[in-house]
Amino acid sequence: MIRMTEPSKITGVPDHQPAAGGIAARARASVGPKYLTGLNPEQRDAVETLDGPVLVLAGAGTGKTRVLTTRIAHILSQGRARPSEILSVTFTNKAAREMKHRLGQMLGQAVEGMPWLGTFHSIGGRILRTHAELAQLKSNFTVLDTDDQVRLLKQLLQADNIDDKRWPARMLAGLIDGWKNRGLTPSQVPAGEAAVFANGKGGKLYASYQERLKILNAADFGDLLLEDIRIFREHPDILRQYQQRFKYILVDEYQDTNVAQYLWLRLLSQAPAKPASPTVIPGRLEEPNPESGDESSARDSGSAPSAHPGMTAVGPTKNICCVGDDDQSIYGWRGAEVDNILRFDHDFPGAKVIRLERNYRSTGHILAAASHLIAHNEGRLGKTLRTEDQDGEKVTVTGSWDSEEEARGIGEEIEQIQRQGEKLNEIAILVRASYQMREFEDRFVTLGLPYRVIGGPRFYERAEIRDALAYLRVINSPADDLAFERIVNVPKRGLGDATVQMLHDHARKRRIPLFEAARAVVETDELKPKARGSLRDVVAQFDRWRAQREVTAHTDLAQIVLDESGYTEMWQKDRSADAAGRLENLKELVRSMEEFENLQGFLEHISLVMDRDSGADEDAVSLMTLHSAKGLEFDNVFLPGWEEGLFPSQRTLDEQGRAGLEEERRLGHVGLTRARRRAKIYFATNRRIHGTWSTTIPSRFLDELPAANVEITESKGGSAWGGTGGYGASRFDDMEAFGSTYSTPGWQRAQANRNKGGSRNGGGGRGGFEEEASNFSSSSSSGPDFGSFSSRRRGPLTIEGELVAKSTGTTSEFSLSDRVFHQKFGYGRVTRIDGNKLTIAFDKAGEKKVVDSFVQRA
DNA sequence: CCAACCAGATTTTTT
DNA sequence: ATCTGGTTGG
Repeated sequence: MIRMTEPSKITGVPDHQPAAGGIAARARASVGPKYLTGLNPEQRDAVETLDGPVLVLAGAGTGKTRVLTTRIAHILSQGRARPSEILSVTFTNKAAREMKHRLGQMLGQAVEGMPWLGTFHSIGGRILRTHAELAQLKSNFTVLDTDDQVRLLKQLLQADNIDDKRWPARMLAGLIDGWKNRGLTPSQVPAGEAAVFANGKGGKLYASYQERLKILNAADFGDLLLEDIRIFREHPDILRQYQQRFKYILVDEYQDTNVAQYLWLRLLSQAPAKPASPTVIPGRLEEPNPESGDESSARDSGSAPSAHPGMTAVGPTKNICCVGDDDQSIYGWRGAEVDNILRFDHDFPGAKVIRLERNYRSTGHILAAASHLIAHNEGRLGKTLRTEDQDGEKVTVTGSWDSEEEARGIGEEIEQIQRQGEKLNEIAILVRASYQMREFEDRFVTLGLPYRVIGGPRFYERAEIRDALAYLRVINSPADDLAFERIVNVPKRGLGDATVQMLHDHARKRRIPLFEAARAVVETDELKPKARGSLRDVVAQFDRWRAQREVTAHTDLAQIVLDESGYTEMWQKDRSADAAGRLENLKELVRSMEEFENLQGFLEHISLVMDRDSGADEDAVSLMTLHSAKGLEFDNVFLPGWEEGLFPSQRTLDEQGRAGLEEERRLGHVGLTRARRRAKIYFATNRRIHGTWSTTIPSRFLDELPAANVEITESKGGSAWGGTGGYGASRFDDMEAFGSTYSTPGWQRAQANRNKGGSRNGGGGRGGFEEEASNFSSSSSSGPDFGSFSSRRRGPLTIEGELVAKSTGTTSEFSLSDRVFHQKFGYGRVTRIDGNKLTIAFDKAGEKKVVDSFVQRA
């Protein structure tokens, strides 16, 4: 879904009158405004402390969003600020949408009047568009995504004769991103760092990349904030304007902010500057401190408010309220600085810190387990979550022989939970790495258990969407070389690399965009007749579309472009399994354009605002990574793969050492605290990674769970985890390490199993091992299945909710050798029927067992 | 210009 | 093991 709020649409609350004034007035007689009732004392404090900087440390499930939205309501109802004077930033569109929604519920239509509620990037982008000329851009600049960014860099590397094998463009993109995340413009990048790429050319490449962006009238995501920062620093008058406008600033998920976001916020919030000595921030940045510039300019503008006599004399606002949880900081690897939150009261002197520690989500055992785990971290502000809920069920820890048994066991437990009448929507499987998902998907497909994958490629990252957008971009801005290059030969028109290269040469020589180069080249005979003809058609088509733009609605125009270009046809002719999904996506794209005024408006916002809607509301198990689970909650949470190397991830440990370990631990904490009533942890002794089986040992995090709140259970996957096979080697069964307080029946049973051997076959350890080993080999014989299964993971076809079984139990309506179509596997032929379970030989995906409601007759 | 083959990588994700 | 992207051969 695409949503945006036009600033012009401010309605509902008249600006001159406090919002919800009626409520406030009505309630004043009694205990206070109605919206404050039901808040606990800390929450209420967080809402009512309006003056000065406030840091709300909101543990998981403590009502963070409620505090944020209520605080906004409070500010409005107290008449402290108008809706347009509140800056409220989130990280994701989803979070922004959620806040708008909840505000809407509290205040009626007033949300429409919150023009500055949005993501860092959308707001940063808005500000940048307003002052685009100060960044050598036009206000209609294009926002490049990662893909465009990399392609552009690749061109720069080629132009510089740099071997992009040895120095991949992706790597440079990562470096530049990292610099931008830290608020560094090309000239501010420390020389040592700039030199690491391509024998010292890194810094120069960053600079020429920025130059190219200006020529293309484009900005990347990082620029949306970085250019703002630069403008703020170089033009104190503009900064002051915003500082005066924003009477209140609210920040969600503060623990995820990076340095650039921090600087941006600091400039806007006009915190008093600290002395710019090299030691201001111990252990922060070793390099020349990028903040020093900010601090002086912040101080300058702050100390000279009278410089603009025309402006109302409003003091600098320091009313910034950041909400976050250091224990949920899991994005360090992409530039988030936990330090930002850890140092808050240092950066914003006089800050009031409020801790929300009452958890309204999880039962006692779950909360205790999560708290105990996170307590092993050192670098934290420290909170103690408490609940008034019952203890509930203990967190379970279950070992399995291998990852397949793990999936099987979880599948069975889910079916059991389902039989107890619980909703699949209340069940989630949270994995560390996405490759773990495949096993569960495979299992669920076999079981006919509806599931949905959350996360994965975003809607606007899909090839067909990006292609369609590229067409529109070229129409909108003939100078958009990247877009032109992307679609000049899509669908295939016989305009290959040679032609494009030629156009590039031409364009460079004359300093004109590729499109204009094409127009010129068509008039010459430099191209072979075939290519020349094609290219002439392309140019003519775009000219025609541009003319039509004046008289045609933008949605119709998009449809026309897709049809006339042959793009729709290209996918219609494509017989692959995901072609239908792609066409569906294209329709959705056109549909989504309706929400925008015109093509320009659509393109300006699309890259920032477009995300996948949460899909159908069909009852289904959710499958996602721990990262994408942040902010969500479920009654039942399954946490597979708690093994050393996988979780905590070896790579994180290698690259980031202790800090990495702590971040992984926070990830575990996030996982556990997603659960309302049941949290179930699993580990397997054997796991296949990159095709090879390897033996793993249980995660150290298991040892860090509090014995009193955890129960060790046996795998329900049909086989025991006991036996000397893998379990005997694990540190998890080391009583010393695990603590001696274990006395649960489960633990004792596990103990007994360990000594006796496998519980199911009752034989000696060795016997148990062999039994399992044969089990293992039979499962590995399904290897080919597996492999082909993944071939569809790529596809865009996963329209959520589509994989929902409609009925079960009836005899199949299919017959042998029926030609069928499956959303994930494509076309195939039925080779066996077993009740409602079909065995199908898929053309591409190989043979699979599938429940009949998942397929349709082809 | 296209298909078929081969080497390299392969956590996590937002905008 | 598998997916990607690039190179090679037709």
